[in-house]
Amino acid sequence: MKEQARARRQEQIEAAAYDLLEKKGYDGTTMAAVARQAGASMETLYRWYGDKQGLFRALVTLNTQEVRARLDTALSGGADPEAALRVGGAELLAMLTGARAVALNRAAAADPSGELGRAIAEEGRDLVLPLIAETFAALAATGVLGAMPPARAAELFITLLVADLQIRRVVARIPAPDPDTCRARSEAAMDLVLRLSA
Amino acid sequence: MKEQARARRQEQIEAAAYDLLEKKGYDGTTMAAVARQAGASMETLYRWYGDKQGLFRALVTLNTQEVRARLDTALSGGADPEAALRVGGAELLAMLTGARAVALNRAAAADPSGELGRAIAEEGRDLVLPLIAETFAALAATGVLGAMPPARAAELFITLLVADLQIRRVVARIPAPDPDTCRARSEAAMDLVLRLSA
DNA sequence: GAGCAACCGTAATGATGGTTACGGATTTGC
DNA sequence: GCAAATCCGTAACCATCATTACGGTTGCTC
Repeated sequence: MKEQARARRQEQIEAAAYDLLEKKGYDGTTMAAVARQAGASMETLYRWYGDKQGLFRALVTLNTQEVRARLDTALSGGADPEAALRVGGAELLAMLTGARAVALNRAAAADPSGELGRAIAEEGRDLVLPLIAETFAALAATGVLGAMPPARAAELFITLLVADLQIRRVVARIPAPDPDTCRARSEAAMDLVLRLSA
Repeated sequence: MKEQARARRQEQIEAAAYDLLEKKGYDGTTMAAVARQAGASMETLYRWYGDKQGLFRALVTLNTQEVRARLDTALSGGADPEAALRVGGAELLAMLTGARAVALNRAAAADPSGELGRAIAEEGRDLVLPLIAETFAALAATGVLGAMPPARAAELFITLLVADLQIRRVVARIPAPDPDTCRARSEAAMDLVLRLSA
């Protein structure tokens, strides 16, 4: 099978898995349903992903890669670190509270092995926070942060930006914040960090 | 059956359910295992709780009641609202990140009906936040909050206190913060709220 | 074009678990 | 004390599902 053709097939399988995961949850998503919806066979699923957890482990990796790539793009987008953080923050919040991230978090919460959750943490927040901190370090070089260490500023920014929205999305099922809300939260978080730096 | 005897039996059943829930997750916790561990019969479980979800629904109600009662006690504990919030915040954080709350959040994340999550939200945060806001209103009467509305102060306090610890406990499996950490977070959250009010 | 690998559609295997049922023992209420 | 209700321990029922297997089809490589 050609590489591109295989990639396309995998996207179809992964889209079917996400669709079912969002609708039925982790335990309610069967390999048979994924195969049927993707027009793939069980044998292909098991050959490509190893087992059920392997399939969802792959989804985690893809999702966290995408989050990091989009955040990196947003943070690299301009010469002004503060503006980049405001844009990147909004982008990050939208991704963290999006349907796919929420579904994956629910899968991880339901996974008794803890493996999905470990992957989300190691490939997600653990790699995202340093990106934010680096951009705060660039901002610090302008003197705007005063005595506040960039790492502290980054933590504060994330706290104010995200707060407890993720758990409320995953458990309480609140709707995802709309783009205006994401922008407003990012602006407010940055404003508060700057005020606390003064 | 005497009321007290029944209450004692229910506590045994509920303790068994928590133990298994914390170890095996929601889907991994079977009614048969709960019955066996509690020394109860399946018929009793179904008679008393209706079905599996009913059992865990009852755990949610008991847990959120306890959280609210303990918080209420902590907030009512002194004449000084600021001191009460500092103590109450630490207490609240310890409860929200405790093993039982985390296990229930995982159960809710795994529950495809969404009912457990709804109950956690309605009986938890939705009732806790107003308690915090009332105490901030008492604090506002002293003039310390300046122009910041008490409801806004309460939201900020919870944001700074809890941040994303819950999702990280539920998904990433970070350890629960120890009592000193809970106190320190509560103190820092209050300090930051007061700084932002000035 | 031939041979082999991969994939599809389907069935089978073996295990699991929510829920109900039941005989016997225990408890409760009058 | 007795009848009824409740509870225990266990089995049964029925459905579900992860995973493997298999005959036939399709795709790839030489």
